[in-house]
Amino acid sequence: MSSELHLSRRERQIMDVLHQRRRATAAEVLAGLPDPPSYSAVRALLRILEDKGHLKHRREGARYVYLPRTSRETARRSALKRVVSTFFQGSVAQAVAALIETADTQLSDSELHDLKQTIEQARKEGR
Amino acid sequence: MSSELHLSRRERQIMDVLHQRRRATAAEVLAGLPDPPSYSAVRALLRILEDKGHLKHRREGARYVYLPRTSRETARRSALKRVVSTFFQGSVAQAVAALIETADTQLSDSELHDLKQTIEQARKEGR
DNA sequence: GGCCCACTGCTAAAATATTAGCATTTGCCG
DNA sequence: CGGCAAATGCTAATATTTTAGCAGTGGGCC
Repeated sequence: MSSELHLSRRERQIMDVLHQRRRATAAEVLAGLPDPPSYSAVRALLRILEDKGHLKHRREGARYVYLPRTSRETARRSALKRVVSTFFQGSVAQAVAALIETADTQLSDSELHDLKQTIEQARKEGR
Repeated sequence: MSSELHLSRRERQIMDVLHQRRRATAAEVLAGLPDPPSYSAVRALLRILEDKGHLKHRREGARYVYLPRTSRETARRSALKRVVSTFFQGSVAQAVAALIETADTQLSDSELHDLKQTIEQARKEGR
Protein backbone atom coordinates (compact mmCIF):
# COMPACT_ATOMS: atom_id res chain seq x y z
CA MET A 1 0.00 0.00 0.00
CA SER A 2 2.48 2.60 1.12
CA SER A 3 4.94 1.00 -1.24
CA GLU A 4 3.61 2.90 -4.20
CA LEU A 5 4.60 6.13 -2.63
CA HIS A 6 8.17 4.99 -2.53
CA LEU A 7 8.51 4.15 -6.17
CA SER A 8 10.79 6.31 -8.23
CA ARG A 9 9.58 7.97 -11.39
CA ARG A 10 10.64 5.25 -13.77
CA GLU A 11 9.56 2.50 -11.43
CA ARG A 12 6.10 3.96 -11.29
CA GLN A 13 5.92 4.36 -15.04
CA ILE A 14 6.88 0.74 -15.47
CA MET A 15 4.34 -0.50 -12.95
CA ASP A 16 1.70 1.53 -14.75
CA VAL A 17 2.50 -0.17 -18.04
CA LEU A 18 2.33 -3.50 -16.32
CA HIS A 19 -1.01 -2.80 -14.71
CA GLN A 20 -2.42 -1.53 -17.93
CA ARG A 21 -1.30 -4.51 -19.97
CA ARG A 22 -1.59 -7.08 -17.19
CA ARG A 23 1.56 -8.74 -18.45
CA ALA A 24 4.37 -7.59 -20.68
CA THR A 25 7.78 -8.49 -21.97
CA ALA A 26 10.68 -6.14 -21.47
CA ALA A 27 10.30 -4.94 -25.04
CA GLU A 28 6.61 -4.20 -24.49
CA VAL A 29 7.35 -2.30 -21.32
CA LEU A 30 9.89 -0.26 -23.20
CA ALA A 31 7.34 0.50 -25.90
CA GLY A 32 4.89 1.69 -23.26
CA LEU A 33 7.24 4.14 -21.56
CA PRO A 34 7.24 7.88 -22.15
CA ASP A 35 10.65 9.17 -23.22
CA PRO A 36 11.81 5.61 -23.57
CA PRO A 37 15.35 4.86 -22.40
CA SER A 38 17.47 1.99 -23.64
CA TYR A 39 16.37 -1.60 -23.52
CA SER A 40 18.90 -2.54 -20.88
CA ALA A 41 17.85 0.37 -18.70
CA VAL A 42 14.36 -1.05 -18.68
CA ARG A 43 15.60 -4.48 -17.77
CA ALA A 44 17.67 -3.13 -14.94
CA LEU A 45 14.57 -1.45 -13.55
CA LEU A 46 12.53 -4.60 -13.96
CA ARG A 47 15.09 -6.47 -11.90
CA ILE A 48 15.02 -3.82 -9.22
CA LEU A 49 11.23 -3.90 -9.08
CA GLU A 50 11.33 -7.63 -8.77
CA ASP A 51 13.83 -7.41 -5.93
CA LYS A 52 11.57 -4.98 -4.16
CA GLY A 53 8.69 -7.40 -4.59
CA HIS A 54 6.52 -5.32 -6.88
CA LEU A 55 6.50 -7.74 -9.77
CA LYS A 56 7.36 -11.26 -10.76
CA HIS A 57 8.35 -12.89 -14.00
CA ARG A 58 7.68 -16.11 -15.83
CA ARG A 59 9.86 -17.69 -18.37
CA GLU A 60 7.94 -18.05 -21.61
CA GLY A 61 10.00 -19.70 -24.28
CA ALA A 62 13.14 -17.68 -24.66
CA ARG A 63 12.00 -14.59 -22.82
CA TYR A 64 10.55 -13.33 -19.60
CA VAL A 65 7.04 -12.10 -19.18
CA TYR A 66 6.58 -9.70 -16.29
CA LEU A 67 3.49 -9.41 -14.13
CA PRO A 68 2.49 -7.22 -11.20
CA ARG A 69 2.66 -9.10 -7.93
CA THR A 70 -0.35 -7.32 -6.51
CA SER A 71 -3.68 -8.73 -7.54
CA ARG A 72 -5.69 -6.75 -10.00
CA GLU A 73 -8.43 -6.10 -7.48
CA THR A 74 -6.08 -4.91 -4.80
CA ALA A 75 -4.24 -2.62 -7.16
CA ARG A 76 -7.48 -1.14 -8.40
CA ARG A 77 -8.83 -0.56 -4.97
CA SER A 78 -5.72 1.10 -3.72
CA ALA A 79 -5.40 3.33 -6.76
CA LEU A 80 -8.98 4.49 -6.38
CA LYS A 81 -8.57 5.00 -2.69
CA ARG A 82 -5.61 7.23 -3.23
CA VAL A 83 -7.39 9.38 -5.79
CA VAL A 84 -10.50 9.69 -3.68
CA SER A 85 -8.55 10.69 -0.64
CA THR A 86 -6.19 13.06 -2.42
CA PHE A 87 -8.56 14.77 -4.81
CA PHE A 88 -12.02 14.26 -3.33
CA GLN A 89 -11.39 14.60 0.38
CA GLY A 90 -12.51 11.04 0.83
CA SER A 91 -15.92 11.50 -0.74
CA VAL A 92 -16.65 8.48 -2.89
CA ALA A 93 -19.93 10.03 -3.96
CA GLN A 94 -18.21 13.07 -5.38
CA ALA A 95 -15.68 10.92 -7.17
CA VAL A 96 -18.41 8.85 -8.78
CA ALA A 97 -20.24 11.97 -9.84
CA ALA A 98 -17.09 13.38 -11.39
CA LEU A 99 -16.47 10.16 -13.26
CA ILE A 100 -19.92 10.16 -14.74
CA GLU A 101 -19.94 13.82 -15.61
CA THR A 102 -16.56 13.85 -17.28
CA ALA A 103 -17.14 14.96 -20.83
CA ASP A 104 -15.20 12.37 -22.76
CA THR A 105 -16.77 9.59 -20.78
CA GLN A 106 -19.49 8.42 -23.13
CA LEU A 107 -21.38 5.95 -21.03
CA SER A 108 -23.81 3.87 -22.99
CA ASP A 109 -27.43 3.53 -22.05
CA SER A 110 -26.98 -0.02 -20.90
CA GLU A 111 -23.95 0.89 -18.81
CA LEU A 112 -25.97 3.56 -17.08
CA HIS A 113 -28.68 1.05 -16.50
CA ASP A 114 -26.20 -1.38 -14.95
CA LEU A 115 -24.84 1.33 -12.73
CA LYS A 116 -28.25 2.11 -11.40
CA GLN A 117 -28.60 -1.56 -10.61
CA THR A 118 -25.31 -1.55 -8.77
CA ILE A 119 -26.39 1.45 -6.77
CA GLU A 120 -29.74 -0.03 -5.99
CA GLN A 121 -28.07 -3.15 -4.76
CA ALA A 122 -25.68 -1.17 -2.58
CA ARG A 123 -28.70 0.57 -1.10
CA LYS A 124 -30.39 -2.70 -0.34
CA GLU A 125 -27.30 -4.13 1.25
CA GLY A 126 -27.29 -1.17 3.53
CA ARG A 127 -23.94 0.17 2.53
CA MET B 1 -1.22 16.30 -18.20
CA SER B 2 1.90 14.42 -19.05
CA SER B 3 3.63 16.60 -16.50
CA GLU B 4 2.59 14.38 -13.64
CA LEU B 5 4.45 11.51 -15.11
CA HIS B 6 7.64 13.47 -14.91
CA LEU B 7 7.48 14.34 -11.27
CA SER B 8 10.03 12.78 -8.99
CA ARG B 9 9.01 10.84 -5.93
CA ARG B 10 9.19 13.74 -3.50
CA GLU B 11 7.69 16.17 -5.94
CA ARG B 12 4.70 13.93 -6.36
CA GLN B 13 4.30 13.46 -2.64
CA ILE B 14 4.33 17.20 -2.17
CA MET B 15 1.79 17.83 -4.91
CA ASP B 16 -0.43 15.22 -3.31
CA VAL B 17 -0.34 17.02 0.00
CA LEU B 18 -1.15 20.24 -1.76
CA HIS B 19 -4.08 18.78 -3.64
CA GLN B 20 -5.42 17.18 -0.54
CA ARG B 21 -5.23 20.32 1.53
CA ARG B 22 -5.87 22.76 -1.30
CA ARG B 23 -3.33 25.12 0.22
CA ALA B 24 -0.53 24.64 2.71
CA THR B 25 2.45 26.32 4.26
CA ALA B 26 5.88 24.74 4.03
CA ALA B 27 5.49 23.43 7.56
CA GLU B 28 2.15 21.86 6.73
CA VAL B 29 3.57 20.22 3.65
CA LEU B 30 6.37 18.82 5.76
CA ALA B 31 3.87 17.44 8.23
CA GLY B 32 1.98 15.75 5.43
CA LEU B 33 4.98 13.94 3.96
CA PRO B 34 5.81 10.30 4.60
CA ASP B 35 9.35 9.84 5.97
CA PRO B 36 9.58 13.57 6.36
CA PRO B 37 12.93 15.14 5.48
CA SER B 38 14.21 18.44 6.83
CA TYR B 39 12.33 21.65 6.59
CA SER B 40 14.76 23.19 4.18
CA ALA B 41 14.61 20.15 1.94
CA VAL B 42 10.89 20.70 1.63
CA ARG B 43 11.37 24.32 0.79
CA ALA B 44 13.91 23.53 -1.85
CA LEU B 45 11.42 21.18 -3.47
CA LEU B 46 8.67 23.76 -3.27
CA ARG B 47 10.86 26.21 -5.12
CA ILE B 48 11.66 23.64 -7.78
CA LEU B 49 7.99 22.81 -8.22
CA GLU B 50 7.21 26.47 -8.56
CA ASP B 51 9.92 26.87 -11.20
CA LYS B 52 8.48 23.98 -13.11
CA GLY B 53 5.08 25.64 -12.97
CA HIS B 54 3.28 23.09 -10.83
CA LEU B 55 2.44 25.41 -7.99
CA LYS B 56 2.36 29.02 -6.97
CA HIS B 57 2.64 30.80 -3.66
CA ARG B 58 1.09 33.72 -1.94
CA ARG B 59 2.62 35.76 0.77
CA GLU B 60 0.42 35.63 3.83
CA GLY B 61 1.79 37.68 6.65
CA ALA B 62 5.28 36.44 7.36
CA ARG B 63 5.03 33.21 5.42
CA TYR B 64 4.18 31.70 2.10
CA VAL B 65 1.12 29.68 1.38
CA TYR B 66 1.49 27.28 -1.51
CA LEU B 67 -1.23 26.26 -3.94
CA PRO B 68 -1.43 23.94 -6.91
CA ARG B 69 -1.42 25.83 -10.17
CA THR B 70 -3.80 23.40 -11.83
CA SER B 71 -7.45 24.00 -11.11
CA ARG B 72 -9.14 21.59 -8.81
CA GLU B 73 -11.43 20.33 -11.55
CA THR B 74 -8.63 19.74 -14.00
CA ALA B 75 -6.51 17.93 -11.46
CA ARG B 76 -9.40 15.71 -10.47
CA ARG B 77 -10.29 14.86 -13.99
CA SER B 78 -6.77 14.00 -14.98
CA ALA B 79 -6.21 11.88 -11.88
CA LEU B 80 -9.35 9.91 -12.55
CA LYS B 81 -8.54 9.55 -16.19
CA ARG B 82 -5.18 8.08 -15.37
CA VAL B 83 -6.62 5.54 -12.95
CA VAL B 84 -9.37 4.53 -15.32
CA SER B 85 -6.99 4.05 -18.18
CA THR B 86 -4.30 2.28 -16.18
CA PHE B 87 -6.41 0.04 -13.99
CA PHE B 88 -9.73 -0.26 -15.76
CA GLN B 89 -8.70 -0.38 -19.40
CA GLY B 90 -10.62 2.80 -19.98
CA SER B 91 -13.94 1.54 -18.71
CA VAL B 92 -15.55 4.29 -16.66
CA ALA B 93 -18.45 2.01 -15.87
CA GLN B 94 -16.19 -0.56 -14.26
CA ALA B 95 -14.41 2.10 -12.29
CA VAL B 96 -17.66 3.47 -10.96
CA ALA B 97 -18.82 0.00 -10.02
CA ALA B 98 -15.56 -0.66 -8.18
CA LEU B 99 -15.89 2.60 -6.30
CA ILE B 100 -19.38 1.79 -5.15
CA GLU B 101 -18.61 -1.77 -4.24
CA THR B 102 -15.47 -1.02 -2.30
CA ALA B 103 -16.07 -2.33 1.17
CA ASP B 104 -15.03 0.64 3.28
CA THR B 105 -16.99 3.00 1.14
CA GLN B 106 -20.12 3.52 3.21
CA LEU B 107 -22.34 5.50 0.95
CA SER B 108 -25.35 6.93 2.62
CA ASP B 109 -28.85 6.46 1.34
CA SER B 110 -29.12 10.03 0.21
CA GLU B 111 -25.81 9.87 -1.58
CA LEU B 112 -26.99 6.83 -3.46
CA HIS B 113 -30.15 8.66 -4.33
CA ASP B 114 -28.15 11.60 -5.66
CA LEU B 115 -26.01 9.30 -7.71
CA LYS B 116 -29.00 7.78 -9.35
CA GLN B 117 -30.12 11.27 -10.20
CA THR B 118 -26.76 12.04 -11.75
CA ILE B 119 -26.92 8.89 -13.80
CA GLU B 120 -30.44 9.57 -14.91
CA GLN B 121 -29.42 13.01 -16.03
CA ALA B 122 -26.45 11.63 -17.93
CA ARG B 123 -28.83 9.30 -19.68
CA LYS B 124 -31.16 12.10 -20.64
CA GLU B 125 -28.33 14.21 -21.95
CA GLY B 126 -27.44 11.36 -24.20
CA ARG B 127 -23.99 10.83 -22.88
C1' DG C 1 24.75 -30.49 -34.24
C1' DG C 2 26.01 -25.77 -35.12
C1' DC C 3 24.99 -20.93 -36.02
C1' DC C 4 22.53 -16.88 -35.20
C1' DC C 5 19.41 -13.82 -33.07
C1' DA C 6 17.14 -12.28 -29.34
C1' DC C 7 17.14 -12.38 -25.01
C1' DT C 8 19.16 -12.03 -20.04
C1' DG C 9 22.75 -10.63 -15.94
C1' DC C 10 25.81 -7.67 -14.32
C1' DT C 11 28.48 -3.52 -13.40
C1' DA C 12 30.12 0.98 -13.34
C1' DA C 13 29.43 5.68 -15.03
C1' DA C 14 26.41 9.74 -15.62
C1' DA C 15 22.45 12.31 -14.53
C1' DT C 16 19.12 13.66 -11.35
C1' DA C 17 16.91 14.13 -6.99
C1' DT C 18 17.32 14.97 -2.25
C1' DT C 19 19.20 16.81 1.52
C1' DA C 20 21.19 19.96 5.28
C1' DG C 21 23.47 24.15 6.60
C1' DC C 22 24.02 28.81 6.75
C1' DA C 23 23.07 33.67 5.61
C1' DT C 24 19.31 36.75 5.14
C1' DT C 25 14.71 38.76 5.60
C1' DT C 26 10.31 39.63 7.83
C1' DG C 27 7.10 40.94 11.20
C1' DC C 28 5.61 40.88 15.78
C1' DC C 29 5.97 42.22 20.65
C1' DG C 30 7.70 44.24 24.64
C1' DC D 1 12.65 51.13 18.09
C1' DG D 2 15.34 47.09 19.08
C1' DG D 3 15.51 42.23 19.42
C1' DC D 4 13.71 37.65 18.85
C1' DA D 5 11.30 33.94 16.60
C1' DA D 6 10.09 32.18 12.46
C1' DA D 7 10.23 32.52 7.95
C1' DT D 8 12.81 32.42 3.34
C1' DG D 9 16.90 32.02 -0.52
C1' DC D 10 20.74 29.92 -1.85
C1' DT D 11 24.43 26.60 -2.45
C1' DA D 12 27.13 22.63 -2.31
C1' DA D 13 27.48 17.83 -0.68
C1' DT D 14 25.28 13.29 -0.64
C1' DA D 15 22.23 9.68 -2.02
C1' DT D 16 19.53 7.75 -5.32
C1' DT D 17 18.00 6.92 -9.81
C1' DT D 18 18.80 6.07 -14.41
C1' DT D 19 21.43 4.76 -17.88
C1' DA D 20 24.40 2.15 -21.48
C1' DG D 21 27.74 -1.31 -22.56
C1' DC D 22 29.39 -5.73 -22.70
C1' DA D 23 29.57 -10.69 -21.73
C1' DG D 24 26.94 -14.76 -21.38
C1' DT D 25 22.87 -17.95 -22.40
C1' DG D 26 18.96 -20.23 -24.57
C1' DG D 27 16.41 -21.92 -28.35
C1' DG D 28 14.82 -22.23 -33.00
C1' DC D 29 16.03 -23.37 -37.66
C1' DC D 30 18.68 -25.04 -41.35
